[in-house]
Amino acid sequence: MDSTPLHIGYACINLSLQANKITTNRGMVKKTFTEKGIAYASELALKNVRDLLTIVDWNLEHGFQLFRISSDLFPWASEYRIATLPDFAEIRETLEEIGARPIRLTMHPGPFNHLAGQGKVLENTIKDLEYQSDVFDLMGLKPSHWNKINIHAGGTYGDKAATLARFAKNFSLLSENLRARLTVENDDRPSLYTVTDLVSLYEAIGTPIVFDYFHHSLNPGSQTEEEAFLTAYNTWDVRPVFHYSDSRQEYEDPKARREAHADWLYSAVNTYGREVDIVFESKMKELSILRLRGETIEVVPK
DNA sequence: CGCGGTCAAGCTCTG
DNA sequence: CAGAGCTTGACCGCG
Repeated sequence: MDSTPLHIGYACINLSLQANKITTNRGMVKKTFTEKGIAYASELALKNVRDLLTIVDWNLEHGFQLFRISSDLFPWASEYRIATLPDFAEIRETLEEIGARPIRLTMHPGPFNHLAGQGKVLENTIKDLEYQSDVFDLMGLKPSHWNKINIHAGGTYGDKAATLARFAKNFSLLSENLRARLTVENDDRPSLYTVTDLVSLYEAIGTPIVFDYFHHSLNPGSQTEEEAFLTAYNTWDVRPVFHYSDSRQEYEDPKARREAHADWLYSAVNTYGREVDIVFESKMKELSILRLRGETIEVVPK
């Protein structure tokens, strides 16, 4: 196992900086949004975006050239256009600065996105995904799978094939830039989508498959890890980003649900001699990777 | 200022 | 049949 991922990263939260209140997840409940409106949303978004720049720079200083950014940078983003925010000028400036950094940024919008959905569900999905793509546009990033916007296929509605066909049909409703960025990931439960299930989607609309090692182990379908890895690998037109985490049940708590991710990382990643970037989805975030490297870092507020 | 109840969205599974 | 969990806990009112 001599092949090291070229870029490694983690998802959304930097625990070292969060200890000093540097975070990109500021939001508000519905009541507050109703009371304070987009002025407050703008204020929170600007703070989130500024802290994202700090996190990106921390990452570069610590050898992380890949980072999944939060999909909650802009609270209640579905209710306004980013360009209408009072702090838009500063927000855009900061996003441009982030986009110019030598780091690969990705997104993983939430589980409410169902591109195969209908009516309101589909409407909300398109709105959310387009907003995420707008953020990458504002960063000045050329649309490609290098900066993936990754989602799951969603529910099955009792019929996987028909649902994937609807997903493919609705894909044509998306903007060109979003279509160029969208990827899909294999699911962790046997009722949902395996890598081979997603191949038909790739054949129909060219969306690369994000291989999640842990999900595959829980829902392998008919493929071995190597087969699924290579199947997914071959759907990419740039270096793939794959996801890795260890099982909480296996390594930390026998009573944990089988889908639960471990806090830390335990086993080595086999990339089968291929060049891939890896997002580690361990609960202890960057700390679990630093620990693997034999580095430690104090997480205490300054 | 720290604590705990509460929180947009959709689907699936668990208890 | 209500609630947890998902990708990632965080907000906010109360004492």
